[in-house]
Amino acid sequence: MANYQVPRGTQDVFGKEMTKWHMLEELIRNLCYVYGYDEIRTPEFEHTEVFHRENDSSDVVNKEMYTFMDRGERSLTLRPEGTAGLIRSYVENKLYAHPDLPQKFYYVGPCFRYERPQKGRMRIHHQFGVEVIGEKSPLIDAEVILLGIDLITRLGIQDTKVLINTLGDKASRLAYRDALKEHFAPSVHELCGDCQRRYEQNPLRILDCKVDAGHPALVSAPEIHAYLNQESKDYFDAVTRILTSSGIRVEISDRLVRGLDYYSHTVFEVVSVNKEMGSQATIFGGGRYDELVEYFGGPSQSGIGFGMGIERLLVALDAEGIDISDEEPADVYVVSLGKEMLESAFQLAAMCRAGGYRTELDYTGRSFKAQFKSVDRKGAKVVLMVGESEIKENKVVVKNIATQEQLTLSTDQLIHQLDHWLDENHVCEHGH
RNA sequence: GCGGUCGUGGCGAAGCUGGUUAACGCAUCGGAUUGUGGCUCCGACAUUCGCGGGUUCGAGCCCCGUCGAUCGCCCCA
Repeated sequence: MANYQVPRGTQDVFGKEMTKWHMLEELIRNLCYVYGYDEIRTPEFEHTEVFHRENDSSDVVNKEMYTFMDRGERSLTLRPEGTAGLIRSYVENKLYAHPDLPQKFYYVGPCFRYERPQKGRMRIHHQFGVEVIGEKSPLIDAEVILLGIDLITRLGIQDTKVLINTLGDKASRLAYRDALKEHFAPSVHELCGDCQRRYEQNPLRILDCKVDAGHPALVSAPEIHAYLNQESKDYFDAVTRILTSSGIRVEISDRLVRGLDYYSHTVFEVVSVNKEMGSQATIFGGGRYDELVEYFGGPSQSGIGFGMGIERLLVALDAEGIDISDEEPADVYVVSLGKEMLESAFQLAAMCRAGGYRTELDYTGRSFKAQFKSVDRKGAKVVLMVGESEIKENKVVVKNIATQEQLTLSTDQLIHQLDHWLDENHVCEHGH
């Protein structure tokens, strides 16, 4: 039996919902313009090894990728996240040699993960992401976080908290990792199956396990901050200091470690505390990575970025009762008085459109009443009416809906009258 | 990958222990009003209950499977 439903975890976007996406994308572009971040587009699929890097223990990379053989020759993967492909491109195009570092990028596009769908969690979701590569400074960490918060603030989202942590540099992280292994060694067999795996692969991840959250070994686990060297400590202090003085209230969360393995130093998550968000509450999250550029064959440069889920942002807006939809009303609706008038009406509509007016018309010769109902639904500001008598004299009846004013004009006066009535919404003035 | 709930016209939904015309509201279309909408009244609109199979004289209601949504876990954006 053929299945013509959308595949699980995917959706069609159209109508009112589409206008929200447009609104968001416009806001994103304006914001990135102001911050000086340039758009970059990388492929939706890459060679599998771009994402599946050695020693990576994350679920996203190991269990959730859409991987397929290209003509049986090479293994390709639909990108599960935005960073890896972007770094690959940064290195491949030798952007690390640019005189102005850091390079600042943003992207908006689909990501693919084989997951069990839920509200706010799709198999295809869209991320707005940002990456700043080539220079390392607490100012940059703060700027990236600020940019994300700026966006959700402009949208009016309020029920959020900013979680931040540091994983330190490589030396600190390794020292901490060893300490954790030692700490958990006696009790590892009491932990959940996932944690036993994490113990081997990435013991940091045991810390934010929900299953074992109450286990004495987790409660008494050593904290990263005790293992940070001075440089890592100073760096983190600077980041939080700058954010605080920028008016951002941050919550230091020493159990926050993030799901992708490449992070070092700053990691952060902005989560919604609105109950309607359910268990998919992270609006955006990211962190700094020190070794990724080098991993892809570039020089030793550091980068930082975040990914923000568009669908999740939309859920958050709904949860807070914020409606950003924006349905554009029609300027003109052409009503036909009888089926014989349809082609004349069509020509009039063409004139209006040539004049830059958003114009609708009836295509089927429905009843007068039905056409006027469409006028209301489309929100048309001006109605044109053509009937037999008008056609004979090359005239048209023009009605201004707001003022109820109605005139009979010759068709060559039409555009002039529309300009007079609709000037403020005119396409040529505002570029819609 | 695990567990729970759910799936009826474009939308929101009723449908009692299976019984035969699948309520109702909104929207749509037509008419009252043959060239002026938003109000009112009248009328029309589901060969069919996500899909497939089974039980039965009979299934939207029961059983099995399947697809999808949703909630929790896991994970993450």
